[in-house]
Amino acid sequence: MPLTLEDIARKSGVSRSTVSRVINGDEKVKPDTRDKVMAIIHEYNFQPNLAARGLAARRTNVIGLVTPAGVSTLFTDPYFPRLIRGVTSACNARQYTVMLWLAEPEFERRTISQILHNGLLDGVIVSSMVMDDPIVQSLSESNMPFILVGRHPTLDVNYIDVDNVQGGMDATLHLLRQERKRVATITGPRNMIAGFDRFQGYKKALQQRRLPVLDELIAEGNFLEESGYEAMKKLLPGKPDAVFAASDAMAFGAMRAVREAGLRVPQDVAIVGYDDLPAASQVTPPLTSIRQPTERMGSLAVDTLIDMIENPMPQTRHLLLATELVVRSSCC
Amino acid sequence: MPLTLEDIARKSGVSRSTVSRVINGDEKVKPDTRDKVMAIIHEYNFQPNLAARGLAARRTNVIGLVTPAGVSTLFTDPYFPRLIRGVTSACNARQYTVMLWLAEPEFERRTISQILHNGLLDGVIVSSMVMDDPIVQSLSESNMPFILVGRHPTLDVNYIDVDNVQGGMDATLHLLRQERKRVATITGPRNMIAGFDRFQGYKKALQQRRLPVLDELIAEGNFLEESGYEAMKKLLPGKPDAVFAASDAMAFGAMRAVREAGLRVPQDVAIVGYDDLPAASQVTPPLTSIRQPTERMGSLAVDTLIDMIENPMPQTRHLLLATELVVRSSCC
DNA sequence: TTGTATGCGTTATCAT
DNA sequence: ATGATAACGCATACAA
Repeated sequence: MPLTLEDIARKSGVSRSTVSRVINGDEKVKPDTRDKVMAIIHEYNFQPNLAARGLAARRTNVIGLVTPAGVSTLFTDPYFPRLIRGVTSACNARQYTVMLWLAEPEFERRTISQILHNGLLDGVIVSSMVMDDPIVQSLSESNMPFILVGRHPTLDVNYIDVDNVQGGMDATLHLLRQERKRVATITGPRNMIAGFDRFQGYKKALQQRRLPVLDELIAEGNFLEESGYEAMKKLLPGKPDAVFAASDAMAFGAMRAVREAGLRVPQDVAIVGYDDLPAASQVTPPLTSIRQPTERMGSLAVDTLIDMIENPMPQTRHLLLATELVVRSSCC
Repeated sequence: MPLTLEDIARKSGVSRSTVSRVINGDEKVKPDTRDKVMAIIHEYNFQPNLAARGLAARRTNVIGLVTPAGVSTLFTDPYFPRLIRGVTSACNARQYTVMLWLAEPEFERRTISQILHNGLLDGVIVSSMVMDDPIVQSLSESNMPFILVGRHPTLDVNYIDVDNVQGGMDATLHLLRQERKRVATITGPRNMIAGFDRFQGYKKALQQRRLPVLDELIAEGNFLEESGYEAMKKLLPGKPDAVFAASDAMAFGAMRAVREAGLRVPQDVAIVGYDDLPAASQVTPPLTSIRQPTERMGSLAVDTLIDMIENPMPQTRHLLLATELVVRSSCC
């Protein structure tokens, strides 16, 4: 049986409350007794029961990470593990732990209310990509502190995100700087905020160069390889000499289509992707891509959330992290 | 403020205890009152406070998923997300939730005892790959129900694993059936059970064919691409005409080295990998590989663990899941 | 600075 | 079949 505060109190000759104070870093406890108690705590490697703490103080040092089940497949690769790593690592450093909620559609109803009412969570990080995810609505109607990973287009809620607009713009501008005249794009789903924003970036880049945005140079994909292949086949009749694909997976598909058409990458069609998957540096030719600080985003989400939990303040927080263009031979 | 049992009791005109009984499916409660209470519960979408339940009943319906921080990078790709998907999905279906613990070395001490003593977990799934992970020792000295994902070579503990020996054997036999005479292997780290077992499978296949196990046809890698490349360069002087790489990432590295040496895949050197990464079907030539049921393994781990929690039984459980050889053109 | 007493929302034991 | 009541382990208001 695990020890309790009472046990520690008895062993160190003080009262339960004093031990509690020591553990919670209360100022007004005599250094002597503090040290004495600490010694015992370490000797027995005492860990307070979080359930009991949760009951008594409404504070468990647990945060929830909620993510729709689709995400991990959709962003084929390292997005999800990187985010988790960032989140858990920040939690480790701050004495918090993570509860994971993969929201599967069939358990949707149960999920949301469980998250809000189970009394085990101090706050929630939501990594949703769909624009109209109902969970966001529920959350903002509750008084549970929460932060979105991925900005929300309409509601004024706390979020952290990668600057997808800037990323899309950087990618497109890079192609334009290579003297490419007909720069096409393969977008992500327009109802996903990342797909939407990267497309905005593409348009901003063209506008900055006073170039027209041509329908024949725009095709929508779903971030996956196959959709990039199909989209590129639709674009080829428009004679693009470059294409910005909103994901690396789609960029790979596009490369495949370009070659099947007897064209060369990058001589005939230059390509820039997005995500900087491990595979990006290994395909031939290596893919120029936009790298996102996914892991750092996870850590910052935790830091921000904990800050919100510990010092509740009314103001809304919006963080946008810069991306980085990684130039490889597929574009020049 | 979330509702409590007391609130529900008042609204349905019964006592707190009766509501509790209804929620926990107690037999001896009159169907009438059961329905009445249920109606109220659903009407208000009541969720019991898990912290309180944990305190009172030592049962939280929460399980821990513990994994060393290194794993997600080491198994470059989809292993970790797939495992998590399997685990969370099974938990969803069984009214459990998942707490995630990425064990970072610098927090090791805290981690283990927190896991055991925080009073929030009914059981633990440990996904460790290193053979002598101290966490296993600690866990088996406690009385916390737990199951390993990845078998343990010495301790008699509960585990579930992929049949890595069979997988390695299938891969090697497949190459031998192609009339390859000098089948080499690039192993994983020998102190990781998966690396060890796949290597055993390689040796068993040779022995079954009465072929010698030659040192010059064996090189050790660390599962990553670069190490596959280096290992292959060491193997080439031995004139292998085939190689079984214990991971797809290493197989990609090996392909690179083979080509740099002016040889062709598969004509001069046939290759079989392990993991069946998404990239395996997209490289040229598409890579023959061993597919593991990672997600199912996660689900089964949960099912087994919950079974252990709910019907404590002394016997040790060992589950080994079959792998599948996916034949593509890199080998024939 | 420290101790005492109360309550957090459940489950479980004991009555009825 | 149901209700009252005592834990569960901790934090905290209040007393000292």
